[in-house]
Amino acid sequence: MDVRQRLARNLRRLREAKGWSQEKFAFEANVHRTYVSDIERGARNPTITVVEKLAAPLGVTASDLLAN
Amino acid sequence: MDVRQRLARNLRRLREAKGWSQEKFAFEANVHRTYVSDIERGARNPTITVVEKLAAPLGVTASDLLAN
DNA sequence: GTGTGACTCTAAGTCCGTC
DNA sequence: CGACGGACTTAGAGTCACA
Repeated sequence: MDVRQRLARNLRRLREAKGWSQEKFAFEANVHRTYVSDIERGARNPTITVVEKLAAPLGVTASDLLAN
Repeated sequence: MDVRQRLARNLRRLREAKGWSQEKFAFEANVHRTYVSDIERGARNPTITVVEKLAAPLGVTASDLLAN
């Protein structure tokens, strides 16, 4: 499986585990609302610094988000 | 420590463990020689697909390269 | 063999909406 | 609440000559 798909699935799983909407999560991660939507659909190819921004509010590492 | 620095150090460590020059490694990973140089100095902010390209010839995952 | 500045071109990333 | 489109600005992708 592709990295983008792995990130997409991990992100959605962890976000939902927190009970957060995409909007709420986007706010917590300091990224745009639509960007979260795009990433969870595997439609984007984010930079590693963005992955780190996404990882922070979830309490995991950038490495964790790409894992599996 | 910053993700870019973690990638930089992991990449350099793993590449040298293979006994490869940046040039040799760049060829194996299908990226430009100078791009490898930039990443190992933490001077670039690559996308996750690039990280995956770098991981392949080292026999590790994209997640591994960002780890630690 | 590696570092660095500069360059072009494409995509990252933001923001406006609507369905 | 989330998918998706269009438009926009900035930064990454990819390359080169030269140190």
